[in-house]
Amino acid sequence: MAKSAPATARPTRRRRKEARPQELTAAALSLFVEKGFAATRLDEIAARAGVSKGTLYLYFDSKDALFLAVIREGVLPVLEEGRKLLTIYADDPVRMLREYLFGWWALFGSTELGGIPKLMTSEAQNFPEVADYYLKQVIQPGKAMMREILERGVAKGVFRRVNTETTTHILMAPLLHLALWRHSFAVCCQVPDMDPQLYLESFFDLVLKGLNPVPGEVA
Amino acid sequence: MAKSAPATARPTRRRRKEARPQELTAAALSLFVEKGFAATRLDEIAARAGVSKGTLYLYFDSKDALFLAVIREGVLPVLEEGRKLLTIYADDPVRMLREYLFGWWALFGSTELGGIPKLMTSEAQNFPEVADYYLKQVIQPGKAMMREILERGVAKGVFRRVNTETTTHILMAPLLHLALWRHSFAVCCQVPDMDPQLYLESFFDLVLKGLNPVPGEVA
DNA sequence: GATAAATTACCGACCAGTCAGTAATTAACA
DNA sequence: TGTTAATTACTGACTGGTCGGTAATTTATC
Repeated sequence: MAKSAPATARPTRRRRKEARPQELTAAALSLFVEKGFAATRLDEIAARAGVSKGTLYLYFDSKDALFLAVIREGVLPVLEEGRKLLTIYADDPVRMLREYLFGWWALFGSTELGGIPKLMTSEAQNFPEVADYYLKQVIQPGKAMMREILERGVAKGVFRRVNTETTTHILMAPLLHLALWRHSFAVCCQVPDMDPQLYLESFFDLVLKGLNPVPGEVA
Repeated sequence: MAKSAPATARPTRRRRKEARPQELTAAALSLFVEKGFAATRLDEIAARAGVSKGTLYLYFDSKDALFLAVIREGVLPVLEEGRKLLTIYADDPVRMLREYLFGWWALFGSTELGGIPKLMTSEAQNFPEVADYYLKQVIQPGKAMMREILERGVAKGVFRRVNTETTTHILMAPLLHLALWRHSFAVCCQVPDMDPQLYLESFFDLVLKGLNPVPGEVA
């Protein structure tokens, strides 16, 4: 029985019921993002999580259920974090907008979770119920927060009046684009270089000037 | 020669060697965009093109080869069109930028080809050589054109000085976002409504003001 | 030893790719 | 202009491998 087992490492199989689901969804997320849902094998996911395929079925009923769990788990903590943000700089819409955009990148886009937009975009049509969940729990609240920020800015006279419905989308687009880019072309082709901080600063700079209601004044 | 309309459904099989590849790549594009590459069955593609799977293999060596052909065919005509655009308003960067952004949407984003960004983003990591082709043939030329426009605008004093490297990306993001949106959430969830023209106008408006070098003057 | 956690061996559906055969078209000959 | 032979576009049943899912078994822990 003392096959392999090189003294140092303990490859003995451990029973850790509590940690498994987390580890499995984390492994699944990274593989789904990397290869897509359909092209990802359950054996791979299990292997990356350090268990066998059978174990996976102790915690999830099916591949589809695993997908749902991946999205749910990946999104819930960010939702919490997001809600807090809105209250902090309530009297400074410019600062609020900056915190929102940079915070999105720092807490979501740049992390492991930054692959979710790619995954969700790719699979929305194949999983309409998950897409619906994501839309209602993530996108719409996010848009509502952005709209709130814009309206406060307009009310305080620091932003000019814009179409909030379209502008909320437009302001999220460059962030999403950065996240998508990092999980597609940036990985496979050696793209010159794309510094996120520089990108975000350029973007925020453009937006602030674009929203400036008093053209003589610089934000 | 008396072919055309098969009165009351003549399911007689026709031989149309010349039209097949086109029809097959068109069917493949729509299905790849809809369901993803891995989840699309060759039988489905063949059926949508009105032929059998065997016929597909008369024109394409493999599923992978079909994918390459889909991207290649989908992109080539737009490349042509794109090159022309640059020369027309050479002395009016604002107009040039407007034509570029609105033209992209009219000639590419809003058409059948508008699904390619979603497809290419999803599959870039699975098809690095196709991604490389797309990057070099489409993205980089597109960025170069955008940079050219920005630099001319700066030179003429109608745009303020910006970081062109990041700004080219930033200015394409809302267009790409719109195209991705239309092929993901817009299809499966009944999203309120998102008028492309309104979206584009809002976006262009924001950008123009954001690039304005003379804050007193309105573009 | 009892129980739960994890693994391994296995199944059956599915699907990319093949190929022997069929139907449409053209050429050959009258 | 028929009739037939040769060619070629096209078909669909088949297959070998793959993979989601399950059942039997082994291993850990108390």
